[in-house]
Amino acid sequence: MNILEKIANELDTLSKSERKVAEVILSSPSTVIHSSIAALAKQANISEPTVNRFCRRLDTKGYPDFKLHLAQSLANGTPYVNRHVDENDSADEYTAKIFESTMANLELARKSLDPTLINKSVDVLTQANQISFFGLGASAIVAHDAQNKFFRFNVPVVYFDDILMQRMSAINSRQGDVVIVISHTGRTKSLVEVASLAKENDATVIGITTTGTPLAKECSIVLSVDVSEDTDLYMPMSSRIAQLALVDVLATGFTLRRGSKFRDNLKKVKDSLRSSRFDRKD
Amino acid sequence: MNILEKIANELDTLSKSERKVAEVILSSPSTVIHSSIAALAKQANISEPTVNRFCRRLDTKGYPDFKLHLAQSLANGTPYVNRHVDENDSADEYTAKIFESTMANLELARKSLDPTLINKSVDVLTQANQISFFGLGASAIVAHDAQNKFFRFNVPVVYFDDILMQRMSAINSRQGDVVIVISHTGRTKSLVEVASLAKENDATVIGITTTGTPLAKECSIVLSVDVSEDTDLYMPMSSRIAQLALVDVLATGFTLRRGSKFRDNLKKVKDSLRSSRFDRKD
DNA sequence: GCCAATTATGAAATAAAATTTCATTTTTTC
DNA sequence: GAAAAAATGAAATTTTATTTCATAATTGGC
Repeated sequence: MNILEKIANELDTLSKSERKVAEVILSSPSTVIHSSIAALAKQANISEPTVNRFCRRLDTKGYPDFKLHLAQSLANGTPYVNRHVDENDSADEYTAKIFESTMANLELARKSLDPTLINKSVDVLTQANQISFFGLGASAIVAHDAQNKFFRFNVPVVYFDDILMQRMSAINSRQGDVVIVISHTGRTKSLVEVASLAKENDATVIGITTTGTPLAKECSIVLSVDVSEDTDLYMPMSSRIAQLALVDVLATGFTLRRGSKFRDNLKKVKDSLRSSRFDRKD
Repeated sequence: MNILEKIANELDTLSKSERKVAEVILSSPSTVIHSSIAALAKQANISEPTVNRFCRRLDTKGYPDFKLHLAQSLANGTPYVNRHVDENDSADEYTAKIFESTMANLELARKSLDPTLINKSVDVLTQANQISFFGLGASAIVAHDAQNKFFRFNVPVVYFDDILMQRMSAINSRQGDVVIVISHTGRTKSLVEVASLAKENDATVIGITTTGTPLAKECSIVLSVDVSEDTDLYMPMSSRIAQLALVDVLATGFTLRRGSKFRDNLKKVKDSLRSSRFDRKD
C-alpha cells in the first residue's frame, strides 16, 4: 500500500508527537525525502528518536528505509485516477483530467475483459459468413470504426446506426452470421430487441457492453467493458474509447489468427492509399 | 529520466570499477535499495569511495540520494510502454499490449497538446456560427463522434466523410464559421485542399493532426496530437483514440465556457433519452 | 481528584553510514 | 619509456541514524 495513505489511515493511532511528524510529512512529502532525520525532527518540533519511532510504527526498518518507501509512493505520481472536471478548471486542468480519466478507465476496462471470451469471439469472427456491427449514438461511432477495420480484411461486413436497418438486418440474419451489438448502458430497448431477434435467427450475437445489463442477457458472448463514467458532463466519453480499444483487440486477434500471408495483404491495402497522400520528405 | 536507463546509457562513459558497480545495480536493483554503501562496494569488489563517485557521476548528491532515485525508478513498475504485438501472442498478451500502448500513446498525445491553443480553440468554437468536422477513413469516426457531441450543445454542426461534400462545404464557408479538419498523417491531399479552401473563404480552420505536416501548415490553429503508431498491424489505432480524447477536451471546454445553465440543458438532453431505455433496477 | 502504572518523549551516548582526504596504483599521452 | 593524468582505495573525518536511559506526560483504578 502507498505509505502516504497508510500514514493518513493510522493518524489516530499515533501519539501526539508522532502525529506532528505525520503532518509535516503529509504536507510536503517531497521535501521530506531530501531531509535528514535531524531536519525533519526540527521541522516537526520534536526529537530525533520520535521520528525514528514513527518510522518503525509504520513497519519500516528505520528512517532511511521509510524515506525509500516514501520516495516510491511519490514516484507513482499520478496513477491515473478518475477526477471530476470542475467548473473553474483551466484548459490545462480539464485536459489533464480528461486524459487521465480516460487512461484510468482503459485500465478498468482491461481488467473487466475475459481473454477466454476474446479468444472465443475471434474464433467466431474468423469463421463468420457475415459480420454486422450495430450501435446507436456514441456507440454508433464504435460500430462505424469496426466496419472500417474489418472492411480491410476483405470479409463481408456492415454497420448500421439506424434502428430500422438494424432490425431488418437482424431478421435476415442466419446461422454463421455474427452480429456485434455495442452499447455502454446495455439498456437501449431497440438494441436489446435487435439482439434478441438476431439470436432467434441463430446468428451468433456478441455484446460489447457492461456486465449484467439487459443487453448482456441476450448475447451469446458478452465482452464486458466496464468503466466508471464519472467525468462526463452528460456525454459518453471513456466508454466509447474503451469499446474502441476492444475493437482494436478483436481486429488484431483476427489478423493474428489469419496468419502472416493475410497481413501482407493488409500492407497492400495500406499501400494502396499512398497515392492519395503527400509524400514524406524525411 | 529513469535512472536505470540512464545507467545503461552511460555504461561506456564509466571507468572500469564504476562499471562493476553499474552491473551489480542493473542485475538486481531491488536488492541495492536495501544495501548500505559498504555492502554494495563489497558486492562489486570495489571500495566505498568508488560507489560514491559513481553516484555523483549520475548527477545525484551521493549514495543515499542515488538510492532514492533508484527506488523511484523501481516504483514506476510498468509505466505503460508501447509494445509490439507479436505473431505468437495469446489473447491475454495482445489484449494487454494493445491497452497499454493505447494508454502510453494517450500520455504522449497529452504532452504534445498546448493548453493555450486548446483555450483559443474553445474560444473560437463558442463564437462560431457553424461548426464543421471533416475526416476520412479512421478520422471520419472522430468527426462523426464530434458531431454527435456538439449536436447536443444545440449549435449548428455538420460532419462529412465524403470528399465532395467536404469540398462543397468548404467553398460555401465564410467568416465566423469554424472548420475542424482531422487527420493523423496530415498528408491526405484532398483534406489539405479542403483546409486551404476553407481558409481562403475566411473560415477559422482548426487542425487535429500531427505536428509539422502539410495539413498543419494550412490551419489557423493546430492542435497537435502526436502518437507513435507502432503497435498497429497496418491499421490506425491509437491515433484516433487520442483524437477522440481531444474531442472530449474541446467539448468539455465548450460546456464549461457556456456556464452552468447550459449544463442543465445538457442534462435535459440526456434525460430525453431515458424513455428509450430499460429502467435500472438498482 | 490523587496515586501508581503505563506510555511517551528527548538528551546524551553510541553506532552506523557516507564522505573527504590523500597516498598509491593504473592508464594514457607524447 | 617517462611524465602527466586519471582512477582507486585506506584511513580519517563528518554526517546521520539509533540506542539507552532518565524524565515527563498520560491513563486507569480507587
